[in-house]
Amino acid sequence: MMFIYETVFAQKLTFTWLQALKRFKPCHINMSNTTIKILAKELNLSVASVSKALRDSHEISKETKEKVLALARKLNYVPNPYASSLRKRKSKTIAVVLPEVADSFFSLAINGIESVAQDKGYHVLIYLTHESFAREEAILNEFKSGRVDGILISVSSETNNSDHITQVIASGKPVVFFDRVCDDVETAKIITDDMESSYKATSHLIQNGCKNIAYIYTSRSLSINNKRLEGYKKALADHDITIQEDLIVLCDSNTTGNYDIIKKLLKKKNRPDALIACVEKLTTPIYLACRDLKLSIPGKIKVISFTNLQAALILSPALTTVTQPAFEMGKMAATVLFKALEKKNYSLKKETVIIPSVLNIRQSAT
Amino acid sequence: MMFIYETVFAQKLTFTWLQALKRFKPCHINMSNTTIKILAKELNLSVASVSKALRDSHEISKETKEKVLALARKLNYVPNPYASSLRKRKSKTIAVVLPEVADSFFSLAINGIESVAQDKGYHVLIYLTHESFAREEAILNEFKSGRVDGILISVSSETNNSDHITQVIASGKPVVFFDRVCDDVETAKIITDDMESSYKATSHLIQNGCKNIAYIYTSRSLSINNKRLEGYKKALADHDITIQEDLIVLCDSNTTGNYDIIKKLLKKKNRPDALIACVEKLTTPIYLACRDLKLSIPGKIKVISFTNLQAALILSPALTTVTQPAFEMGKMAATVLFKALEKKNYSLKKETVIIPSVLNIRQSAT
DNA sequence: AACATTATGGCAATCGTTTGAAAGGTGATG
DNA sequence: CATCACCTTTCAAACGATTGCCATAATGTT
Repeated sequence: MMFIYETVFAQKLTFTWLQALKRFKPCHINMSNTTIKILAKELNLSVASVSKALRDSHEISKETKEKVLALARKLNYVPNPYASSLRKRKSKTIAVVLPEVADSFFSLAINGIESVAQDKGYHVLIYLTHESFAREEAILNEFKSGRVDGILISVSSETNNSDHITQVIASGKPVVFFDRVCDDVETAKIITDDMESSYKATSHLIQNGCKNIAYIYTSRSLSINNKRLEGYKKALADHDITIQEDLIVLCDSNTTGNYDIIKKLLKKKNRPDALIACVEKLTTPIYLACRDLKLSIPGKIKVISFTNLQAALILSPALTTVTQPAFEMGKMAATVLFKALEKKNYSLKKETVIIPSVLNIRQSAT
Repeated sequence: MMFIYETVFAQKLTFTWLQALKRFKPCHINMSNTTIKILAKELNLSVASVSKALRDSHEISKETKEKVLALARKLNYVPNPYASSLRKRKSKTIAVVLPEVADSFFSLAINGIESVAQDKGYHVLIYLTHESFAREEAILNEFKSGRVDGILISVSSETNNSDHITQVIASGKPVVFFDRVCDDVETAKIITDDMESSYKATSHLIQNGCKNIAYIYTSRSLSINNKRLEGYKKALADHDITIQEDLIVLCDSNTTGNYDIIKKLLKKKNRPDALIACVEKLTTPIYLACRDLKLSIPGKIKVISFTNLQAALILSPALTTVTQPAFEMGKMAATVLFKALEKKNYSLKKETVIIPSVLNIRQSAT
């Protein structure tokens, strides 16, 4: 859909110069920020003493601490983070590397991550790969410098080599994967039970009489896709249904062509009687294609989608979903990362957390 | 819906310790990052020369530049950003302050912002206020330190005082508002035509025979809400419909109670024949309440919502939306901010950009 | 040949904060 | 009175990169 906005608004951009209505409030015009040096001079103390006072060191007497604190508050002193990052070799910053935030999964995950980070007094840098491996490499490469203390990452759909990640780990920065992981990298992974939930979803369809179940996905290399596919295949096998490779369909990762691909699938001679969509963004084209082909859901065809869309409830018919614990996964990923950052010799190598997804059975697959 | 996940997964959290399957790849274990100093020693040059070579200064000969570049590449040198930020008093970082990312508007906006920032070689720090004024203040206060070069902000719904923002501006950091602005702060604002689009939406309902149009919103203090409300009122007035204050309903900003509030509204003696939802998250409770009360949309009641949900197309019935140019607004906000960062004495005071929203008329309001 | 100019690279200070070591002061103890 | 312990504060060297100015050599100009 995005391309619609882009073209529409490229033409419609309107610039308006509004009248200045109110006067500008002066309020403490201190372009030159107050530094520790200024505090020191003002108080006839050394910078060292001021610094120690601010960090509540035992070396400084209670009275001077109070004087320092008072002036700092008065002058609204905010320490320069880069000076202290440089000296302490700690940035109090983490990076979150994502393919995109269009998806409601990642939106919720960011909320989870940010809430933990804010608690811990950490800052969050966000980077989007736009599903490009080259960008992911470039972004990760920057992290060797010390800009961040640790990294949370959900890899791009193009990623099938993990050297850029192992290099960052080797440079001493903890990395935690969430959702989209690299199996061959030994570090913490926060995932959901993709195989099992896909198995459950498929089994549910089979129990409701489906035999021609199609599986639609968007990336061959993502391990989560493969696990979901595995669950799908296993469910079919366990119910003695032969796997039809032509019902396993690869879509674009850029929305545009998916409607056509799905439509084509639905016009096959062995038309599927159920669809499992492995990612959220396939939901809309599926519903549209079914509507346009006058295939009633769930009558002619049943649908299950992996999605966190709240609106699943109010679709027509209500969508059966596999809902990932997005917020929790983000929160857990951040929590595990902070454990590694706070304990000295904490190893992430064998830490994997699996948070189960939930199959919400609704009308679309009943 | 979120609370459901929270309680479910709190109990279901499962920890699994996976077997280590593959050996760890060594690949350049250089815990101590290569610095300019190391390059200098290796090449028998001074740090100054190396620095200048890397920045392609005319003071350095072509040959030495090449030698330096070669070694830097070989040792995978990445400059320490904090050292150079400290020295240059530039962080190459911007902050994005948002109420939340649950909303699809903000997700798209982040995409827009990030794409521009990545182009310009800037880094993006993200902060969520969770609609709390106190957090917004605390976050903004930190920016006086030089952590970021500029700020993009969409204020919290609690914000009705803007001192924290003018203070940051006074400290020399450019600020650009987008979507949710503070009218009384003189700086760039990227907004959409809230009044006009609300006017259009309301007029559309009136033209389709509605007379009892309810307006549902979530915050009294947000200027965008007030502009939308104004458009609504103006449309009613222009069509000689008296404004009924009890049809202007304030909802929670935390999803939970909204279903009940809407249900109550729909059970009034003077039941509205149309609803305008001023924010995306009200869509689900509206549809659910209508369904549960057996009020057919658009037969008994018509619905229009301000939303960027792609799924609006496949709701039952398809939802009429006022769609904001989210991606474009994010992009524009970032673009304007970078103009201020790159030109020396560029004033943002009178810069306001209005990008129009689009009324997508669909079944729910026909 | 004397002087001016250009090309190249080094010196040292700087950004603001932190921190180990040293210095100054007090009081107590042998 | 000397010694020790302790409390408080200052000194100075980092952290890594940048940059104005200076030094040297090489080249050009008269």
